[in-house]
Amino acid sequence: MSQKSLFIKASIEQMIETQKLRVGEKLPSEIEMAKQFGVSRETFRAAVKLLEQEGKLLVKHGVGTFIIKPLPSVPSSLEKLSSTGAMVRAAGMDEGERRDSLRMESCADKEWCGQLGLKEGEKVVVIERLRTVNGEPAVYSVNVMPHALTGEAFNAADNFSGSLFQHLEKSCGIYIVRAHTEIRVPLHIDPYCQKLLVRPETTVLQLKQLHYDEANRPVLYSLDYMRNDIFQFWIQRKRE
Amino acid sequence: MSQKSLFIKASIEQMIETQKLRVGEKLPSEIEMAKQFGVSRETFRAAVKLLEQEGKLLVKHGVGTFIIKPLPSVPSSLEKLSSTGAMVRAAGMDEGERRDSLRMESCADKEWCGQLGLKEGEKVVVIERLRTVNGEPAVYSVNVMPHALTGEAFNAADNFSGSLFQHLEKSCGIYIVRAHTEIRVPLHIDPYCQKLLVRPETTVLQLKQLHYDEANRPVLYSLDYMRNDIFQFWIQRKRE
DNA sequence: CAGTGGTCTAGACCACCGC
DNA sequence: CGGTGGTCTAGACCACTGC
Repeated sequence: MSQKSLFIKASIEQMIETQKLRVGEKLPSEIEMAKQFGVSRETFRAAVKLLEQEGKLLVKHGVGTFIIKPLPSVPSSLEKLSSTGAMVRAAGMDEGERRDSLRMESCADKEWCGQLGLKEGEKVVVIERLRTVNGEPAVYSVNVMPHALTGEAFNAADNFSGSLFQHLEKSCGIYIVRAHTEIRVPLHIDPYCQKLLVRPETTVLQLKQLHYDEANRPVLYSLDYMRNDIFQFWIQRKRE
Repeated sequence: MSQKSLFIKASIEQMIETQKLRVGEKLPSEIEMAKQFGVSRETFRAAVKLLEQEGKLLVKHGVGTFIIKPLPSVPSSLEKLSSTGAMVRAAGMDEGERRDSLRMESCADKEWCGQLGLKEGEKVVVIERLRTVNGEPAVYSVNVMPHALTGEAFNAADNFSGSLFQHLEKSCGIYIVRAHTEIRVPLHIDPYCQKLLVRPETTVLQLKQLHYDEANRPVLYSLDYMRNDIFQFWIQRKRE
């Protein structure tokens, strides 16, 4: 039966798409709908709650539940955490990666030391990558991970070239589920930024991210410089 | 009794803060906890679900529920929709507003026409505002609303100077609950951007926002240029 | 296997809205 | 007032994990 409430949610979504339910209409009462679907009222409500959060239904206490106009769909949203490579592909780009360097450092003084909760001298793995799109530089990334976590999973010998996220999962059993991200506009004189300023209409945005695993352990610090003439950055903001 | 589940949520949060529950510990089983709180299991679970979403608990199916290290708290997050004025105050700034203009226009050809779902020629109210912080320009905003929605609520005669959001609620009964926001880095030659480039270390970020009411009607289009040396922009990204 | 969380149920009572 | 959604309950059964 796999998730009655999800099945109901999908059913309602489909009814909206096929206009069996029209924008502005009021749904029958929850008791009625639950009966129609042959489920309990709470189960039906679980589906409604999800649809309400997605902005597809408007629930008015004491009045009813209404179908509202779907928001225009929008290119993938920043709140959904994905690897930088996935963002490139989501933008419909052919990725031609070029890894610039992989090195080991002793953590000292850098911002990422504190962010990753490391003491001076602890070792970190640093990967710098330049990604190109149609032969032009498009993204420059610096990724820093504590060596204590990764072990030897990132030996230079490895033919590692894919998603950092996947590699962390497979080789280290580390699942990144969350990131705190600061969105910044770098100065033009920033050397990383300059690598991307290849056209007059190019501007560059910087994502400064600290990634956490399921238990909120900081696992990966990353700095991404992304060309804004290639990538779009959307978020959905909600009033609490 | 006002929300048993919320009371339980707050109780657990407090127990974590006061170290009655410690990071890494496993909670007693749901049945046990529900008994302790004198509520049903579902009610207790509702509280747990909220805390899980906030990243304060880790629930492992078949294993147990664990207290995890709280994420470092972070300046207010972009996903929480607030008015620009509120963002200024949240940044701990004294706001010295200066309204530059309020005018009526016939909608033609501009980007906001399409965004607000207007036809050519329909009237819009346009408010441009410069906000200063410590005497320096900090934010430049352009706000566009369909005149059909606002009516005469924005007559130039009004001594309107506060939050646009509040004014829309009180005078027009319009509640903004959501916004689709594009985050952009403007070109240096953008005239609005230039108004803010008063220091060598200043960079400027642009928020291009379409605000919706409860029924997903586009209500307000806004363009905000914000100095990144004054404001920080954070989001929390989650993997789905 | 025993113990955990995940889902669902039938029914109760309350809070809100419009008439 | 009647009808709506909001919350809670006691209990059932299932799915997953670790021993």
